Amino acid sequence: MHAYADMSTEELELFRVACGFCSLRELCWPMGLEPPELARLHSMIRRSGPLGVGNHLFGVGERFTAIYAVRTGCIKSYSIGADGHELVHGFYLRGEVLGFDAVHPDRHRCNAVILEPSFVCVIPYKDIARLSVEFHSLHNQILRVMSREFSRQLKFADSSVATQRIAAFLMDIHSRLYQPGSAEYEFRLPMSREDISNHLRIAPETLSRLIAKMHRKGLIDVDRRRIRLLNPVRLGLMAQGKHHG
Amino acid sequence: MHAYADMSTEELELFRVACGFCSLRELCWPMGLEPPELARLHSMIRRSGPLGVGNHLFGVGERFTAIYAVRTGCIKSYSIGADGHELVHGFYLRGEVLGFDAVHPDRHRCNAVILEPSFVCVIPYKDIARLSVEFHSLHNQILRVMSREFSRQLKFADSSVATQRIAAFLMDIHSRLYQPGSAEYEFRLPMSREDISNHLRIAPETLSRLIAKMHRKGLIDVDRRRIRLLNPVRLGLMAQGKHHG
DNA sequence: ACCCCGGGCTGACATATGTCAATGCAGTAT
DNA sequence: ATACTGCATTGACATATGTCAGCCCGGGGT
Repeated sequence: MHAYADMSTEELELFRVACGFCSLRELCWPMGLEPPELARLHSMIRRSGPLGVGNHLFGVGERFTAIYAVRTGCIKSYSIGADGHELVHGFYLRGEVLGFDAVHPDRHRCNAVILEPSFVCVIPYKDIARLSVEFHSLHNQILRVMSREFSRQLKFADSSVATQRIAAFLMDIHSRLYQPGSAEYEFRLPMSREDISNHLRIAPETLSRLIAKMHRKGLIDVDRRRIRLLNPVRLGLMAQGKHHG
Repeated sequence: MHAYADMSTEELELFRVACGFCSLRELCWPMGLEPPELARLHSMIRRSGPLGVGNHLFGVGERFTAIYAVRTGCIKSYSIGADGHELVHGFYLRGEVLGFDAVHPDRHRCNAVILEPSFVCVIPYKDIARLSVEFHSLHNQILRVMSREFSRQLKFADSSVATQRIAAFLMDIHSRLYQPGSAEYEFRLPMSREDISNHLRIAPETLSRLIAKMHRKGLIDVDRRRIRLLNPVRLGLMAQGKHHG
C-alpha cells in the first residue's frame, strides 16, 4: 500500500519536471500563473522524498518556513484542544496546498501529519514573499489560496445535524478524489473513522451508526474505507438539509 | 440610544483627523504601519456618515470594492443557508475590520448589516492592492488581518457543547468591548438573543435556558442585554471544557 | 393609563447525540 | 494455524439539545 512503491517509471519521471509541465498544474498552487512566474516559482520549489505515515510536516509553534503542495497521498491538519481532544481542521489531498495557517503570528497553529504515504512540493515562504513583490499575479495567487482555505473551513460549519455533515463530507471527499477514468462514484477514504469523527465533531460511534443507516437506506455502499455513492442526488439534498427521513 | 446622537464635539472632531491620530490606531487596520504608509493610507480612506440599524454595508454576490473598519457600533456578517436559516458568521465591533471574505472570487460571500448605529471607515480595495505593491509592510498587514479573521472563525468551532460555546462567546465579547474606565466586568451585548443563537448554532430556547443556568450558578448577572461576569475564572475554565457541573 | 407587539423566557416532550461496555473482524506477528 | 492488536461496529442507556406552545414583560404608540 506504499504509494511510492507501486509508481511506474513514468510517474517517477514526472517528479523531476518543472511546474509548467506538472500534471497537477491545474489543481495546485501555480494555477493561473504565466510562464515567466512559473519558471521562477519552479526554481524555488523542492520536491520531497517519500514521506511515511505518521511523520509530521510541521507542528504547533514551529516557525513558518514554507508552504506545501500535496503531489500524492493525504495529510491531516489538527491541533489539541484545551480539553485534550484532537481537533481535526482538515485533510489535504492531491493538488492541495497547506501551511497558510501560519502567515500571521509566523508560527504554525496546527500540526500536519502524513496519513498515507505522500510526496509533497516544498515552497520556502521567504522566496514567495520576495517574489510576490516582483510579480503582482503571485501576490493575488497567495490571497486566492488563502481565501480558498478560508472558505473550506466553513464548509461543515453550516449544519448542526450530524447526518448532513457526513453527507457533505462524503460528497466533498469524492469530488476532491475523483479523477476521470476511475469508477465514477467509488473511492477509498484516506483517513480512519476516528479522524473523520474528530473532523466532523461527532462521536465515532455516532458516525458508525449514521453511516450504517445511510447504507441501509441504499444511499451508499460501504466496506471499511471503501465508499460508493449510490444516490448522489439524494445525498446532495441531504447535505443541504433539504431531505431527511 | 443613537451612538451618533450622544457624541461629544470632541468625539465628532476625532472623525475628521487622519489615521495617524485616530483613537483606533492601535486596534484597527493601520496598526503597525509607519508614518509614510499611514499618510498614504489616510488619503484613500473615506469616513461614512452615521449608518442606521438594518442598513446593509454589502450583500452576497456584490462585487468586492472595499474593506471597512468599524469606528463605532456593531455590524453582523451573515448568510442564508440552503435550508433557509440564517448563518451568523460573526460580529464586528469598534476597531475591527471586515470585508475580506471577498478577496478571492471577487464577490462577497456574506451580507453585512448594521446592528447598532455605526460609523465606519471605507478603504477602497483597488487602492490597497496598488499600494501594497509599493509598500511591503502593507502587504504583510493584509495577510495579518486576513489571518486574524481566519482564526476568529475557528474560535467557537472547538466545542460541540453549547455551554462551552456560550461561555467562550461572553468572554470573547467582553474582551473586545472592554475599555479602561468602564465597569470592569460589565457590558451590553450589541446583538439580540436570536443573533447569538444563530451564531453559536443553538436554538434560542437552549441559549435562554443555559444563560439562566449560568445565572443561577452565580457565574453571571443578566438583565436583558446587560451582562456582568461574576466569575470570569470559572467561566474561562468552562469555555475550555475543563469545568462542568 | 391602556393596549399592543416583539423579544425573551419557561415547560413538556421528542429526538439526536454522547458514553460506556461488549463484540466482531481483518491484518500482523508468533 | 493461532493468538494478538487495533479499528470498527453494535447495544443499552444517560444526557443534551431541538421543537412546539404558552406566558411574561418592557417599550412605544394611542
